[in-house]
Amino acid sequence: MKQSDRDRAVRLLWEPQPESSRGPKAALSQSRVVEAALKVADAEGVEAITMRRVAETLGFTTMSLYRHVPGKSELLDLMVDAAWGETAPTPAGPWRDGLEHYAGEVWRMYRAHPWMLQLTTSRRTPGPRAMAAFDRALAVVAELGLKPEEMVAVVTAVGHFVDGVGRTMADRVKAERETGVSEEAWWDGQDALWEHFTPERLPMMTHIWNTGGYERPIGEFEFGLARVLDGLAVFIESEERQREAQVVRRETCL
Amino acid sequence: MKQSDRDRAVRLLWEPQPESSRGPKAALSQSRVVEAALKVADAEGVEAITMRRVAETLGFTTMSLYRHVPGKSELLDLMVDAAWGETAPTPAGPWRDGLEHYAGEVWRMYRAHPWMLQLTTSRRTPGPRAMAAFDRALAVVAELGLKPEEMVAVVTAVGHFVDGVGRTMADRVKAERETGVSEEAWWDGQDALWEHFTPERLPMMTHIWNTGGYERPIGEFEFGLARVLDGLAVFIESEERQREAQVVRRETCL
DNA sequence: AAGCTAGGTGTACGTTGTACACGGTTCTAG
DNA sequence: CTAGAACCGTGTACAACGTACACCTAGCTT
Repeated sequence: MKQSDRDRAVRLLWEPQPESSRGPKAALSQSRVVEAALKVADAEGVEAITMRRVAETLGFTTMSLYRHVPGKSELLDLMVDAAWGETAPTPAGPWRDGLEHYAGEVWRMYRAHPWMLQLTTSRRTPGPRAMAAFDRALAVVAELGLKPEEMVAVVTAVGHFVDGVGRTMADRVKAERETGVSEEAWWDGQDALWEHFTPERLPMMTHIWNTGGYERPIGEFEFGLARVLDGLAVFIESEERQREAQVVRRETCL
Repeated sequence: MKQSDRDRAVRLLWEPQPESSRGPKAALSQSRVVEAALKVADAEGVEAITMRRVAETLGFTTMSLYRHVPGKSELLDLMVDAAWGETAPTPAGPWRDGLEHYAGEVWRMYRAHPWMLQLTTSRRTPGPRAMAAFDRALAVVAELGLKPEEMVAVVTAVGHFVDGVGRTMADRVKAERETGVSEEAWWDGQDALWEHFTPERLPMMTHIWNTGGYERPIGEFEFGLARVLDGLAVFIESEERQREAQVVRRETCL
């Protein structure tokens, strides 16, 4: 990626485009392209996001999209930021409620747009709406006397967990869409696989299976999030840290 | 995917192939193909795993690979299980040490093979080595009197966190490889982006930036893992659960 | 010795993102 | 009021991908 490409991507996301007045009136627009791409992605997954496919749903030719979007990569940038724009801003309040709300919103977003988790995120130009969401999550832990780098660490820890659960959820959704077979039905059909799940090879898994552990699965998101927040509480509310916090609060003049 | 394809994939992973004696001697072998593919993926990322590219590094034609591997999807299955085979088995001992060891091994694996995190995992046929690793992690929490489904939830919570951190790490590695620019240098070059990071728009982030929070980042893996384990400790060692555990232990006769 | 089996090769097809050239439309400068 | 610049949408073309298929040949089995 060249410097010029970067700057273009930044302008695309952060600056409202001036809407040129010359030339013929545009039958298409950037927002319509992004909207159409979102619809395609939600319904059919990442691999359905092809320039041809998006153009087709809009009733235009493939190349017409390039008049409104520099390329596919930038289209993805715009889609991602549009999705973040749908999340409700984290309200002020106790840190635990705030982080729970933040995690819940991200989780809701991932469930609505599982394709997001199949995209590479690094070096993707961050958009204003995604940044705003992150900023608001940081605000939730602002008053606890944490060091600046600790605030970042706390919020990203929650983010990483949600990303992790989200990814396995996204994979599941994708698989169900592609095969038309529910997760449960699929595993039921794996007879050839089950034969190899012997107590000698996988003692714990067979034991858990036999005692019905897989028949009452625990909500992965809720359970894991509660643990993560418990862990953060230990850190945030530790007496030692609370004492240090006095100093930090004075030094950083928050 | 058809049933026959599934069964074939299962046999491929779980049953040693019989090595036919008819026909010309094979100059190539499945393990050599997998090995070569791993080397390519480690060095150049997922998108470099093309049948042509792998064949080329072996000095054979593209189509020769299909004599040893049914297709690309199955090749990926084999690569993933090979990577899991490199992890050290979680030893017996206190649950916290065990889970920490498990997380550490998975983390090491992801760092050595970041391409794993770019692959869709669901409906990918699980291999014996991956399952063995998971089974051993379960064994670590076997003696705590947890309900079977709780054991699964505890281990997957750790797994989800590692997946989450791993993903952002993998993205970073991928970006650095592709652009030849380090993460730090890349952000430094984002002047066009920084201009938009104003205190009105992103109050917390600019504050953290100004107080040097981004200059001393906290190890995301270590910090987050410690919090997750703290949270699990709260759950595992809660008095209420300890009392129930007596009953569970009696019922399941573990 | 005959024949089946399996390994490696070469060609070919449909899909992908997008570069490039082209023609038509509409605002703006003179 | 008119020339021309700017911009929109289209069509063609190309390289890279996975892999189906037909082919020749080597070597074990009968």
